[in-house]
Amino acid sequence: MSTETQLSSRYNPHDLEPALYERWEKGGYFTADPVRSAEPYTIVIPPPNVTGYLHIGHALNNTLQDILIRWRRMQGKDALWVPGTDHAGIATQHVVEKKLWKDEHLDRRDLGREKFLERVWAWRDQYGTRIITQLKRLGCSCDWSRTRFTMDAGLSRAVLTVFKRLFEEGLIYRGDYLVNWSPKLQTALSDDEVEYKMVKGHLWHIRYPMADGEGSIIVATTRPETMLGDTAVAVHPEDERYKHLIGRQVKLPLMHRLIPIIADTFVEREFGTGAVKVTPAHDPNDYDMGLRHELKMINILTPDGHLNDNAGPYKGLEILAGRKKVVEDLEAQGLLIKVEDHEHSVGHDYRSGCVVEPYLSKQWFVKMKPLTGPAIEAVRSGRIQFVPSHYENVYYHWMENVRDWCISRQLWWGHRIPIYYCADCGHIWCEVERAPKGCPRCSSPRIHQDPDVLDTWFSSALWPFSTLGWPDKTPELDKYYPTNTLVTAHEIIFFWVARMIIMGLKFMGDIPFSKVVINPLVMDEHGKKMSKSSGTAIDPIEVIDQICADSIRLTMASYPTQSRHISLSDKRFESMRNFSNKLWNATRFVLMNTEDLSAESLAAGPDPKFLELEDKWILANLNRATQQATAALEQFGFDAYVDSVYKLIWNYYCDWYVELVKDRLYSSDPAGQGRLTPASRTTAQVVLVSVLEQILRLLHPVAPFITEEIWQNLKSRWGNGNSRFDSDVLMTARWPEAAPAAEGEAAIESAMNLIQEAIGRIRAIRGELNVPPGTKVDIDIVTSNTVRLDLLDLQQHYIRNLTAIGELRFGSAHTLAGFSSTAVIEDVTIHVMLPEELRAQERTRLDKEIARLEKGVSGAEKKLSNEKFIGGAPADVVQAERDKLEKLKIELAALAAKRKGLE
RNA sequence: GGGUGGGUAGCUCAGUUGGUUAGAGCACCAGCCUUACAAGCUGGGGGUCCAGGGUUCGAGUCCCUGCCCACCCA
Repeated sequence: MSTETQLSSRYNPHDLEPALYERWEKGGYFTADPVRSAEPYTIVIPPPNVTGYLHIGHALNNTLQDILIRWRRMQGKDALWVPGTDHAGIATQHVVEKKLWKDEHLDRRDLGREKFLERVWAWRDQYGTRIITQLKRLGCSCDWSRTRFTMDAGLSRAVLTVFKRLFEEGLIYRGDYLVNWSPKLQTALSDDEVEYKMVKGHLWHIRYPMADGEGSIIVATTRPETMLGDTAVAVHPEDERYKHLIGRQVKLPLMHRLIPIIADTFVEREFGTGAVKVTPAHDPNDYDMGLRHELKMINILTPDGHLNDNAGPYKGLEILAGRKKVVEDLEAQGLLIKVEDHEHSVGHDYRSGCVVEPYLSKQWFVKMKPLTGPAIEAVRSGRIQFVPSHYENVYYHWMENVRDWCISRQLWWGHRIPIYYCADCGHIWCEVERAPKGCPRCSSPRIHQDPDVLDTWFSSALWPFSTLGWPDKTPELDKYYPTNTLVTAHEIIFFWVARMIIMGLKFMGDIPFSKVVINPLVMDEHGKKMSKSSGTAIDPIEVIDQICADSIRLTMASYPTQSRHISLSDKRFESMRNFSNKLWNATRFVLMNTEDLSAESLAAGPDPKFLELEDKWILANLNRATQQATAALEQFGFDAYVDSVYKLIWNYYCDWYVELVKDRLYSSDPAGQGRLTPASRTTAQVVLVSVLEQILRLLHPVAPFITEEIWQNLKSRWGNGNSRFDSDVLMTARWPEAAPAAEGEAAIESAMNLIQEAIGRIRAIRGELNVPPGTKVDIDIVTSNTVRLDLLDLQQHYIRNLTAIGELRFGSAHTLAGFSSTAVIEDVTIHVMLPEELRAQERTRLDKEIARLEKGVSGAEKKLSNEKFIGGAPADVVQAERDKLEKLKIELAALAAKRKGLE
């Protein structure tokens, strides 16, 4: 929009956005400077998965971060938003393996570890920047010069340094553990990678004969094949049915092994038969019972999900085939008592979708208990605050019930565990500097490194300090750590937020951030999870293409951020696009009507002598919106922030202010009177432009593109010699500070309210009685209140200009003759003179009004006749109720009298 | 099974320590191409605030019980 003659009547953002972004980026405005003395404000991005593409959750999360960063930057802070991606071990390896198979029909093992990793890096170099590019489309003002990747050299050094220290302190250990095993991916999964789904299955009742041949006990199970690994049967210690059997032995069918009947309170008496088989190596609850009762743990599975040697005759069968055979054999032996339908929850690998098997294997762990104390304290003491605060309970709950963290992943892509094993003396040690040549204990050259890599979250946990240069002491680390705010989704409070707090306290000796803002989950418009398969997923890039980046940002930010999830409807994008268009057109109006406004006049500001009521009113509202927007942002109330600026622009500036100044703008007669003088016109122009300029600043953090575009246009016209335009770009202009409410503001507000109310009543009468818009009507405004009479009389141009008026009279008595429709605002009565044939319609309209008022009167009277109310309620509440009743009574009397005259 | 959040207009949601006649956007109805904007303007209809109890002068708001929904954990 270089000159106003080229302005389109519709906002057309598509060419503007990339150009503006390039200008910001080239100008270096995103770059933080540790040398600057300005106070820092820092956010580290939740690193998106390097294989990922921008989804709607990212759009929300990053919009909120960008609002905070842009706002603080405008406040003069040295704002740093650290961007980057994580290497997403399983996801990335999976993607590259799939591609390798599709393109070359090769398995990763065909290539070997080194060659395969070269391929992954090549893939990452080619595709890993996609999501970064998409963040730029969204307008994110990250400091791209500090982009990090969890696998880059610096961050890898941080990972090894942390590993070594934890290992040396005995906080990393290797243990047998029942892990969630994905037979398909052949790796252990963290608890968080397991998705529980309700599955329709069966409950098999199986008879286990007593070892001494006297009777039997019946157990119920959902996974009969695991009986091959049973090492006990458990009953509740107080279960009268089984009490006498505790301590005796049963003969495990098919395997012919003797196993004990044990007592454990874990057993639910009501479930199944009240007796459960115990398979410690293949069920987490059984595992715990196994530990409690020192039971044998028999693994019956191979890593790829087949039955192994311990399954005897069933060896080699795949799990489900094994189940079928076991059930058949039990039935053949008459040991299968019954089969019931049963729905139960089954863990699935959230990536491959396969059923997760609890599986006993050697893994590396981080001991969590010793680390949680300071992390809990950091939140309890308030040094770290969650927003909304109720998420703190979620955090405590997890921290207090924390389990050790399995950090091994059976993958090639990731930080390889720096542990070595000696084949000769069995020594196990950690080495991070360089690959060792031999065993430090026995000097044997027969050593090998652990083949596994670390969980990706291990490196993400270090993100707030590793990205700033740790373990080196850098100026960045010194200035920007602890960071200020973390914005993320609640589902990763455990595996990311909590671990960052732990690691930050452990290795930096300080919290990683002081505020954790939890943004809601984005659901579809009916509150269900979005999914590609059901077609409910919204692609933010598509929205940007079709609508624009500002609108998607406005939409995301306008949802209530304190709720748990938001139901996103694409209608909202449209309404925000309309809003952008509204602002655009308001600008067109301003530019069209200020062509003769000089830079000097604007720089000088409005002349107080010529400020009209509407000027004072919009300035007061601008100030209030500034105060509200700032307060909202301080409390992370993004929706309240957007709402206050939205209302300022649309409902105050466009709906009223622009309409009210039109007469002044349009008057060009040098000999004009009153408000229609050249000086008044200039004043209106100055206010019009200055308010718009401040609106742009207020809106910039959420809608950076359109505001920058318009602001540049204002700057090019009026920038000379005006300190308001000192900054090269809006994004580094100063955030406005609200002034204390000016004296007389309440009077201005109430005068304007009366006028707006009067205009509204006249419009409503015309609308309800279907008076054609072009028809001019005579109006008689009557009141005995001289203050109001003077005000209305003096400011009658507002009413004249905003409604189609013939004759307009003011006085203490109704002087116009003929039929009229009547509205009452307290002691002011407005008569709208109309043709006689509308009499019936007016009666109906009045009846409705009277009924409304009567309801109010009786309500207020009831309250005021209650002595307990008079005595119990605060005096101001009682007075307000009296005032209300008074007002309603006056209005009601006036309308009732009028109604009577219409009979 | 445990935990957390929620149930307010047809839809999505606001509603500040309890205090005017419960609001907004979208949708709907009626009328307008009024020289910034039809992606607009003006007016209108629409709610037993999930149910039941309690506290209180006063409850959408606080407490209890129940029902329903969502998410997290097991």
